[in-house]
Formats: sequence, C-alpha cells, structure tokens
Amino acid sequence: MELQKETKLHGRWYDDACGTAFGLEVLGERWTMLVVRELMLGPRRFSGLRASLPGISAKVLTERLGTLEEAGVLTRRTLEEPAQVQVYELTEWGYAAEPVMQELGRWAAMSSGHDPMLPLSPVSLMLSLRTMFDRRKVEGLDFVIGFDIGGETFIATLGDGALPVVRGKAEAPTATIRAPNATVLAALFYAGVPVAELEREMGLVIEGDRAAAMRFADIFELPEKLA
Amino acid sequence: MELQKETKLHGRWYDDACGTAFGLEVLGERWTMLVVRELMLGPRRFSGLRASLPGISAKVLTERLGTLEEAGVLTRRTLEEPAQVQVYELTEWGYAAEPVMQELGRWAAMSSGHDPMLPLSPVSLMLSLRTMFDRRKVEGLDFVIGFDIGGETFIATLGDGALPVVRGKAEAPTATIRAPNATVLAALFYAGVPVAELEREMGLVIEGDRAAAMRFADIFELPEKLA
DNA sequence: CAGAATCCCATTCGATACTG
DNA sequence: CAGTATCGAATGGGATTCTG
Repeated sequence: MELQKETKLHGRWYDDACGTAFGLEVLGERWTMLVVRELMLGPRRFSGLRASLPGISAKVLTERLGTLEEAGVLTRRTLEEPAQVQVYELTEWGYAAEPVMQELGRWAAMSSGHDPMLPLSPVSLMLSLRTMFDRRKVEGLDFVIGFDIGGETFIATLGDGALPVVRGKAEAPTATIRAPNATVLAALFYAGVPVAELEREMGLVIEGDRAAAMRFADIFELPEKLA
Repeated sequence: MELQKETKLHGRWYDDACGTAFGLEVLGERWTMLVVRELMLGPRRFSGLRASLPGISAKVLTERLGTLEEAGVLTRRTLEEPAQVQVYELTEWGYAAEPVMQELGRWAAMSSGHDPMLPLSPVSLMLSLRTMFDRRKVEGLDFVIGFDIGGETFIATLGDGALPVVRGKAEAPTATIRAPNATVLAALFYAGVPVAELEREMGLVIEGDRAAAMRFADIFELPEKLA
C-alpha cells in the first residue's frame, strides 16, 4: 500500500514561483487545455468531450478530468431529475482561463504553419469567433445569430462591440446558420469561401435575415502573419 | 536509414484547426514555454538558459531549442567578434508570445495553490513586473529603476502608464535595486516583506532615490484569488 | 563550454477488453 | 453510457560519456 500520494498536479514538474510555470503545472499537460476549451461554453458529458477531442483515449480523458478537478479548475456534478447524468463543469477560476486560450490562439494564428482547414469542434469554432471578431467592423451592428453545428446549438449576440456566445436555441434570431460541421463555418468566416458554394456543396443553410448573416460573416479577421 | 522525417513539431499531437491547439503543438511540450520565457528579454547562451531552468537536462534543452528553431520561434546566431559565442534569440513571432505567458501567469496567480516564494529566475521576475503592475497606481510616476539580480542587470522604465524592461546597466537611474537572487525581490514586491528586514537579512541593497524605490515597490499587486 | 551520442529506466499513451 | 483494468509500445528524460 502506498503512503497516500500527496495532493499533486501530476507531480510538480517545475520548481518555479513564476506564474507561467504554475499555470503550466495545471494546464500544461498534453490534452489538458483542450479539455478546458471544450468546457468553456458550459457543462459537458464524458462522451461529448470524447467526441469533440478526436484522438483522446478514455483513459487519458479520465485522468485529465481527475487532475483538473483536484486542481480546482472543474467540478463533477450530477444533473437533477430526470436527467440523472453526470456532467463536468468549470469553476469560476476555470472559466477565467478563457483569455489564456484566446491569447494562445491569436498568437498561433500568426504563424503560416497554422492550418485553419483541419477538423474543428463546434465549441472551438464558437470560441474563435469571440477571439477573432474585429471590433472596428461591428460599430452599430446589433444581431442575434443562432447556430446549429451538427446538432449542437449556440447563440451569438452581437452588440455594444461585444460578442457573447452561449449554448442554446435562439428564440427570435436575426438569422440562423446551420452546417453539418464546424469546418464549413471556418471556411465561411476565415477562408472567405463564397456562401453560395458552401450552400451548394457543403450543406450550409442560412435562414432568416440573409443580408445580416452575410454581414456577420464578414466581421472576422485572422491576425497578420509574423511567421 | 530513415526516410527523411517530415518537418514536424514533435509529431503533430492534435489534429485540430483551433488556434489554441496549434499553439500547444508549438509551445505545449514540457519546458518549452519556460525556455521561451527565458529568452523574452533578449538573447541567451546555452549555459545561461540551463542555469535559469533548474531541473532541465542538457538533452531536453537541446531538443527544445531545436524544435523551437524549426517552428520559427527562435534563431541561432553567432555573436560578432571578438565574442564568437553562439546565442539563441527569439524571432518577431517568438517575442509576440509575451501576452500568452502574461495571461497564463495572471490566471495562475488567481489560485491559492500558487506559491510565490519558490525559486525564481531573474527574467521571470522582471517579466512578472510587467504583468502585475497596477496601472492606476503609476499615474504621473516617472522612474528609471536599475536592477542587479545576482549579477544580471536590467532597466525598468516607468512612464506613460507603461513599464518596458530591457537588459543592461542604467546610465543615470532614479534608483538601483540589488539582490542576490530574484526571490528576495518577490518578497519585496509581492509578499510585502519590509524593506529593512530584506536589507538586514537577505542582502537587498537600495541605492539612489530611496523614496522612489519604495514607491516603485508598491505598485505591484497580485490578482484576486478565485480559487 | 556547447552540445551530440548512447544507454537505460520510468512514465505515458493508445488499444482493447471488461463492467455496472 | 461512463468509465476501469490491463498490457504492449513508444516516448521521455536523467546520467554519463565524448568531442571540438
């Protein structure tokens, strides 16, 4: 029998007071930050997380969820009746990690090595909208855009130069954008592929105020390449 | 003979268009981000890096430097005569990673699990000053503070609500702060240990305008704890 | 000093199978 | 569905040695 393993985040890698180093102790292991990313728009179930992180094994996901819970980044919760399912949800501190991921994503997008046409989870697309929208282009715009990405629904509310995104079905959206997967939307927002082509060949569907949806699609801008 | 290993960052972990995921491909391996941190205030030599990263082995440091060079984060350069020594220097893109580390550090400091009294490298202390200074407290202040931390020298210039930090010896600083190691300065700036005590017992030395140095020491604030 | 090369052990990972 | 258990393979990393 072991002598009670001390509370630890995977074993104290660095011995360093630097905040960056401590952040890496918590989020720096392989897959960890992507698990947090998938939880950033609300609670998820084990299988949903697994489906959104192609390549992660059940074992590693279990381990990461356990470590993140110990560290205080997320909590495990059982939904009330009649659902009775267990979900993982970020703590307040966990949600506070969004700017970290935004900065990392923004920095990475400055590299020509970044390929925006790889597969993409719905959550990571929706989060990228918050990172990449151009504040100068949204002056006076006031839209509610509903999203349905392969069955996962989100609401993006554009107004006051902000762009909050939440899960759910919009009541009376300005427009609704449906796509079978997030990559189609990446093509629309970032690669500038024409809407007509995506509608014809990739299963994109736009409902409601079409002109508003097109303006919305135009407010996103990848950062200038430095490398 | 191997068939020419393709250009790769340690083997493409994730298959994900998300910028955060690509950022992790570049910076997410153990030690990598701390190597970048140590280069953030200018070129360093192999032995200096090693000394600033207690626990890293020559092998790992060599590997990380190689991978970062391939990725375009840093370059290897030989200093002109008569120095003739090789140094590692961040590229423009590499320097652009500072906000990533700042956000990560700021986030980590919100946890009560963060221990600011662990050992600390001079560079990481100087970088933390840029992250943690309180803009509201520096209105109208206009100081040049020279630092000598165990022989490494830096100049911090406070003015216009900004706090650039560079390596070097200040010409005519408002004050100079000397300490045998960075932990003493962490005690001064973040733990609020009295100056007199640090001077008496920890080898802290303040030269020049003592009042200015004390005001300077008071502008740093750790973020509110969320966990 | 600045690494490259070798050796070897410990850890980690992914795949598969299993369970309540 | 939500994990656990197990196992073999790959990787990681420390220690040591060698070289210009």
